[in-house]
Amino acid sequence: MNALPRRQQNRLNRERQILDAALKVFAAMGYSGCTMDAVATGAGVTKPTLYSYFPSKESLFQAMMLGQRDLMLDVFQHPGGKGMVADLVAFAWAYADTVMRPDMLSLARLIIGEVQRFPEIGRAYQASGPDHLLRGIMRYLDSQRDAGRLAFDDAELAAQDLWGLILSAPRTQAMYMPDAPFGRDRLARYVHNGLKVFLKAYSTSPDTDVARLAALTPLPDQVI
Amino acid sequence: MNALPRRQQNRLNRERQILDAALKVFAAMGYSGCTMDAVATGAGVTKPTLYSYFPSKESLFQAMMLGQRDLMLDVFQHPGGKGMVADLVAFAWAYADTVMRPDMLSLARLIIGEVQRFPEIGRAYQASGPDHLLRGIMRYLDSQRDAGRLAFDDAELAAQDLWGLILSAPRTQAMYMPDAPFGRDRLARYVHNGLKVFLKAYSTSPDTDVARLAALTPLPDQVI
DNA sequence: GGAAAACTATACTGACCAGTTAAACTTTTA
DNA sequence: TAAAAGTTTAACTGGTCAGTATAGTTTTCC
Repeated sequence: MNALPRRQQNRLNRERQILDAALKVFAAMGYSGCTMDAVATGAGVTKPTLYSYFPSKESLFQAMMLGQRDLMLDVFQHPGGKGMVADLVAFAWAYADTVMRPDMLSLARLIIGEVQRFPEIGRAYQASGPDHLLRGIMRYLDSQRDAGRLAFDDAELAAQDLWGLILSAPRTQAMYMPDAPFGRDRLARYVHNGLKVFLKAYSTSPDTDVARLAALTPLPDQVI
Repeated sequence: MNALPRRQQNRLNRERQILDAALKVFAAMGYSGCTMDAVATGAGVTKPTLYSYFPSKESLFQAMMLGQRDLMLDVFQHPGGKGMVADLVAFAWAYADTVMRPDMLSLARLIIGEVQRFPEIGRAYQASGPDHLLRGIMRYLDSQRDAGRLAFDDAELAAQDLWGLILSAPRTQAMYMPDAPFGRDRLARYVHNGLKVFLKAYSTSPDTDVARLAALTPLPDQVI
């Protein structure tokens, strides 16, 4: 059943416990506001044990942050089948539901707040989060251009426009006002409008696509 | 010459000295990373004096942050005269040059990093910075709609789209990567594309307006 | 079963830092 | 010019926290 000997298995479990607790505490209190005692308590472990896993607060922070990058899920694996407009709506909501999650926002705030102290973490986040997702959008947009449904020169700019139109406003607002969370109903206004503007500017048959979009108004179920 | 007695005048000068130094030190080191000794030294003042102006670190931070809101300049006072496309280009650059300044980015990072601890500051920043600028854009867009040059239902969404198309991508990137600053040449790609998409989606005569935009490619001089 | 590894509990060190105190000195006011 | 207000210097308090040390307990391995 277990390929690894018990000792190593335990060690890995503990390590994940510690990293999970670290994420919670760091995200809630910020880097300087978070104490190693709090992390230890949160992980159900004592401080000497904690230090036997990570030699310093800084190394714990880095390990935790770098570990997070693998968790960024691949929301943009082509679902296909129901047509471009439906795909874009599904994409937009998968994206919005991920990015606007309170824990994701906290993590983003933490990174931004500490990026002067830990520049590598900012770069790693950018590469594994936003850039990674962007490439997913680009692939999809390229495929739609090849099929003659979209028109653009620069796929990167088109993908960034899509993201910016849908989420820039609500996300910026949420970053500055964590105590006024966005419901999906408020979000819908931005998602719908963003897609409309995107189709107007990029679709090869904007009128029919915008009409299709209008027919899809009801919100899809939240996946996450 | 001086309406105020010397004593009060001195006190005001000192206070501004202290607030200026506080801005620098807080922005560079973050809230917890900044020591009151550092602020005092930066302001050319001793710690007891500093405490005679502000009773605590927290109150200094709040005073500094709330003071910043008046500095957000009114980039959107209608210049007019050269036509809508030229106006929008001028607006976009005034906006971009302000928002992408390293000190503005540092300040924004500081606020985001501390917003869980000081929610009022996030709200105050949102109200005096972004919201204030947004209302300026909205007024201008409304005037252009009344003149028949733009078409939209919701001025707020249109204004947010304009902002998001122009600056969301470069600003997000700059927030996470402070050591790879944006030159105006790299910025130009986003500004130009953002305006193009905006005109395609919102102009009542998109083709001529996009052509006008293309004729304006050379960058305007930096104002700030 | 017994040795080695990992863990707990608890207490400690040393640095850092917000905020204070008190006595000497300088500027402003009247 | 004298007292009132404000400032400086320099040292100090008290709390917090990263990281360590010790001695004893449990878990894993062979």
